[in-house]
Amino acid sequence: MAKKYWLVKSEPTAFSIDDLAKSKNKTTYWDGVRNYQARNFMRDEMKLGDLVLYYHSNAEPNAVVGVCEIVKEGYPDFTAFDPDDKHFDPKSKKENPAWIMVDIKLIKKFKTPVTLTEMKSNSKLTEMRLVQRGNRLSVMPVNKKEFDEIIKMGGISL
DNA sequence: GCCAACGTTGGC
DNA sequence: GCCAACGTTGGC
Repeated sequence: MAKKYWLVKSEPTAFSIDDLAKSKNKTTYWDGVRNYQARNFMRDEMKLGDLVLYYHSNAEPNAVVGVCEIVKEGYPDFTAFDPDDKHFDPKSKKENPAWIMVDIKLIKKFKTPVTLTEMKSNSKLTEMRLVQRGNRLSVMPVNKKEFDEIIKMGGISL
């Protein structure tokens, strides 16, 4: 099975790439996704070893800031079961979980963040959902060409 | 802080 | 099943 490529968004005030870097094993569970399309990607298509671009939204600047790897495939998002958690969803039952998460591990931070502006002005990246208007998907697929281009812009190699 | 775009909800 | 109203996302 060929490796796939993804992009996930996070608001750095909620959980930044530096928070991830400080986490145990540089790994975290990607909880709180409450969108069906994004959930389906995590449940059905994300596989161990897939690579993930880490994007800061609502940030200064908005940018891809690093690369992660899937280290655990889709499993129930337990924060949906906890009434005290801000991601609580009473519709999600333990015997039939509505929401799914994966674990991601930081591989490398970019040497230079790749800003949204730069991606918008790169003719190789015009097809990316991220640069299209009105896009609100927090987990989205990226093709290999786009992935490689962004890695290059970020000044790292894997 | 504003507002456009989008997803979800609920009345019919 | 339609669609208006509402809440949220996210760029600017």
